Amino acid sequence: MSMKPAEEQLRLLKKGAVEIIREEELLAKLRSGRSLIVKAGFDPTAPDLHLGHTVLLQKMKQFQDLGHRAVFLIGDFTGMIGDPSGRNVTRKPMTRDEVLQNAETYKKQVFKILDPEKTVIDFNSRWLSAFTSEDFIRLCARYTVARILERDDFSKRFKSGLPISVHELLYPLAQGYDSVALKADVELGGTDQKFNLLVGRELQREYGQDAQVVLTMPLLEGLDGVEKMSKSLGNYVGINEPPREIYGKLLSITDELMFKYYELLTDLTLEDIRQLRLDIQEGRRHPKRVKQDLALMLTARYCGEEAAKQAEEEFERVFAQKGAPDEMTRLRWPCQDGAVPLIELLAKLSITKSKADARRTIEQGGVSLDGARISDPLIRVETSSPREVHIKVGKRGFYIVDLFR
RNA sequence: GGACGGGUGGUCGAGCGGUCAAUGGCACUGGGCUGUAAACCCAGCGAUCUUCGGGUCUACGGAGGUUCAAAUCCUCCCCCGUCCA
Repeated sequence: MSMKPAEEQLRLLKKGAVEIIREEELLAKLRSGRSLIVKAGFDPTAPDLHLGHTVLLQKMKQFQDLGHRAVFLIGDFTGMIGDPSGRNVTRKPMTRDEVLQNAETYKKQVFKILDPEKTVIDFNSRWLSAFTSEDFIRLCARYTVARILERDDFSKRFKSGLPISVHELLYPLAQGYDSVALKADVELGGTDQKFNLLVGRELQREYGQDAQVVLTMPLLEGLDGVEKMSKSLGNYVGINEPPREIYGKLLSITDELMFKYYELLTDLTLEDIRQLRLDIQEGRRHPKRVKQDLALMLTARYCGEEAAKQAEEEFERVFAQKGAPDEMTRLRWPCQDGAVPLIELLAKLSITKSKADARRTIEQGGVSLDGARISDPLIRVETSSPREVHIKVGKRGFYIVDLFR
């Protein structure tokens, strides 16, 4: 396979990257004509890839397309520490089975983007678990506390008197060692990973290797538009989600965020995006339509054109025309003489958190029964004969309760 | 080991003997407006029972104690931070 000229490769790789440390080194590596080892690490605990991950994965794919090799590294060992984001405590180690299972889940999703032929999935427990205490001490001896404390969140916490556990300090070292173990040429990460990635460089030098090039990508804000996208914050769009979810979630983001998503998730150029913005401002395009195009594009990427179109149709039907979705959650409730209070039905079927919650929601007009909004919290549902009852709770809760005998 | 400060609901943060299920902000939920956007407005935001007036139970790091009454006072313990050793 013939590779593109190094300069051309560099130009492509720079697109979207926040920082490349250092660019000259990357160019030199590209010029060598070797197939480079490109590493990125992932958390083993949340094997659900979301759009935030895809920013990185797309970049990885780009490396692959240019003839390089990707290492998708699952940080099952470092996962025990948990990247010190402030309030993390040591997580309990996962069992071998859990790790492998999560890895399987990852694989299914990763290859929606990456080229399986050019991807190695690895685990850092492979070398880090094998570390002896002596190995660890030797590793620690190669770095200083002062340098570790340079890391932004450490120094902030240190200054403001918040706790920092010793093991947290080890995290960057462990992650950095991964690069040594893999002889990585390039490591990709979000901008928040910069420090860790740089430690990798230092350690590689310490171990007599050529230092990896660090390439950072912007962090994608989650649906809230504030925090970075993450599963634990619940502000994410998973690439494995059903089309209607992906579509719906994307359509609920703010207009401002939509431009960011265009920028980080689509192939549109900055110029294209500026034009979109202008068109909206000047009334040539409706912001909803532009957002729909975004949602359509991304849904299609992970679920296919057809499914994306269907998702859009369903969305319009349900929310614009107040219709019913294609699929509703089906629940069952036994028939009995008389009637059951709606509140009890909602709570027992876990449609609402509790009876109190059910009552509140009804009082505020959030519940419809067979299409009619309920205002009386004491209302009862007739249960003496089998039938289907349609219940809507809030904007998105659609249920069919099957009264069975 | 010593001195001092601190641990309150999803979160930040008030309260420092009764009127405290605990002010307020944020987050979140329901409704209104709309484009399931933002902004904005209204309401809610421990559970449970209710004749819808209210009642009961559980909660302020943990365990005891003082008191008619404790998130608030006392004792011991646990945890965090700062300074000293």
